[in-house]
Amino acid sequence: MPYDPSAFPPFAVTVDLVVLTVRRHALCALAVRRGESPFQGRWALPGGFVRADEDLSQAAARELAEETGLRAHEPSAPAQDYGAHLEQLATYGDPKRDPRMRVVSVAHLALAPDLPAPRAGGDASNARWAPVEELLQQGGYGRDGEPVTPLAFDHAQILADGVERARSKIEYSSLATAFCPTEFTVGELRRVYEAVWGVALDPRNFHRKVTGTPGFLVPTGGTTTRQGGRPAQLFRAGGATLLNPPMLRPEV
Amino acid sequence: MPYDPSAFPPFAVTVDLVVLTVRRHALCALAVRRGESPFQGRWALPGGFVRADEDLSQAAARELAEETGLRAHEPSAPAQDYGAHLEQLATYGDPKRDPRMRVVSVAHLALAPDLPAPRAGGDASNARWAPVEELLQQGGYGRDGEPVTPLAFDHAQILADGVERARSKIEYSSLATAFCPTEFTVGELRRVYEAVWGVALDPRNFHRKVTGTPGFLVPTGGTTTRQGGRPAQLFRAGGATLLNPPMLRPEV
DNA sequence: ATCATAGTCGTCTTCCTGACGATAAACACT
DNA sequence: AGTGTTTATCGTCAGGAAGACGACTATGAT
Repeated sequence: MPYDPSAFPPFAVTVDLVVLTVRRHALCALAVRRGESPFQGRWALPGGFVRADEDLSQAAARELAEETGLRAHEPSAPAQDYGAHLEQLATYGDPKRDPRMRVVSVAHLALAPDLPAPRAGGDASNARWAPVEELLQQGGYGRDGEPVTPLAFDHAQILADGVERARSKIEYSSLATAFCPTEFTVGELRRVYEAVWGVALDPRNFHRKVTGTPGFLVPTGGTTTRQGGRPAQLFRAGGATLLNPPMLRPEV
Repeated sequence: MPYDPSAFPPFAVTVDLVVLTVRRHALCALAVRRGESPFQGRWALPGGFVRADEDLSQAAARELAEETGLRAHEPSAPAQDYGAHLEQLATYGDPKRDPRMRVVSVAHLALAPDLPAPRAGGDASNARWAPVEELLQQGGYGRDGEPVTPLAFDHAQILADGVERARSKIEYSSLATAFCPTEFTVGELRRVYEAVWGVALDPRNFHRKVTGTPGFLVPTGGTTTRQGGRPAQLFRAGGATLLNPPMLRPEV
């Protein structure tokens, strides 16, 4: 049977990105301001159309680089290339999610260390890191006094799913190190967990756990006092990607 | 800016289904024989085009019903409607995954109790339950002596991802009960875990674990001897969906 | 010198698991 | 009826991991 284009309806396929980082003890996501209708002027997740010859992960990596300059760092990559962790999150295809046309969006989740100010096509005022609570809250006012508007399209749902993925995934994997620079201390890693989960962890038990898990952390020999207090050992992420037993998220 | 169809390439969007069940102590997946080119005559996962007015989960539920007669039972559903668990798995969009055109497939994972013989458009010879090891193995001969051919398209990868999702998800959720009939015994549930993980579990420790986890199992009061031996209590799945602490998969 | 801050090492109790003994209640034989 | 087989269920014990928390160390700030 020959190829019959009338046998299926045409779709537009996009990738949307949930780019998370930890800034000032808060889990933040990258948001860009929409320049076009619909939702003109509203904040949205970065994203764009998948090109005709591109794989989905390639499209996501390209968008990530365009928005942040980060090189993607997929699970199968050779590792320790400076860049962000990138993985597919979920796909959203409600027929009414975009009023213009039928769009299916393959959302991806990126985890990045704290970065310099974002750029969106070179225009800084149209991109920002915002705490996820602020982006997800309904109404009210943000910390800068600006009224909070919900994210465009179904991006609040996508962001919520991405945050939940990140929260659960750092439990049983070493992914929390993706939020840290190449070299980091146990305390810095602990603050990542605290920011992502929104809880306080016992520094002593956390230290015992992460240093006692083989392959999680590799000491580099150096120390730093950049957090103040007693000098802390510096570590690099070890080869282990699965944590067993997992880091336990405290009950709420 | 008006809607400009030339701004993006058109895609076909399909759903493919990884339907898993446990039959005769083995984890099995539903496979259908392709009637058309490409891969004519080869086994593939069931699936089809998403319709113009359909959400992705609706399309997956429709395909599932067409292939198996099962009603889908999404995580948010009112529960205890007889049917299968259905969730989105991942999306596959390699530009070359279908030689005819650009197809993005949103794979879904369905978990079903042991069913009567499958039907594929009413034609039984074109659908079957096959052990996942057989569908995933490269070359050789199946248990019926027929030579093993790889699944069509990238369906081997999709199936492998679905199996891995199921294997990991029954660790920390009560999803294993989706493989059981409405009422089941602890031993039957244990055989599900053993089949999915491919390991042997200690019946006494398993019994302690599942009966000791609040909300996992609800006794119905009845007993059965359908497995032989001493009569076993019958249970129904409880309301708890998250297992904490999780069921531990033995190291390999 | 004193204090505040962070990091690191120990201790103790509690909970969970894995290994495994023992008993119970059915069925299939002889 | 008795014996063996199968499956279910209860109990015990040792080892490991985690939560709570005391104590000490090494820096910079005042």
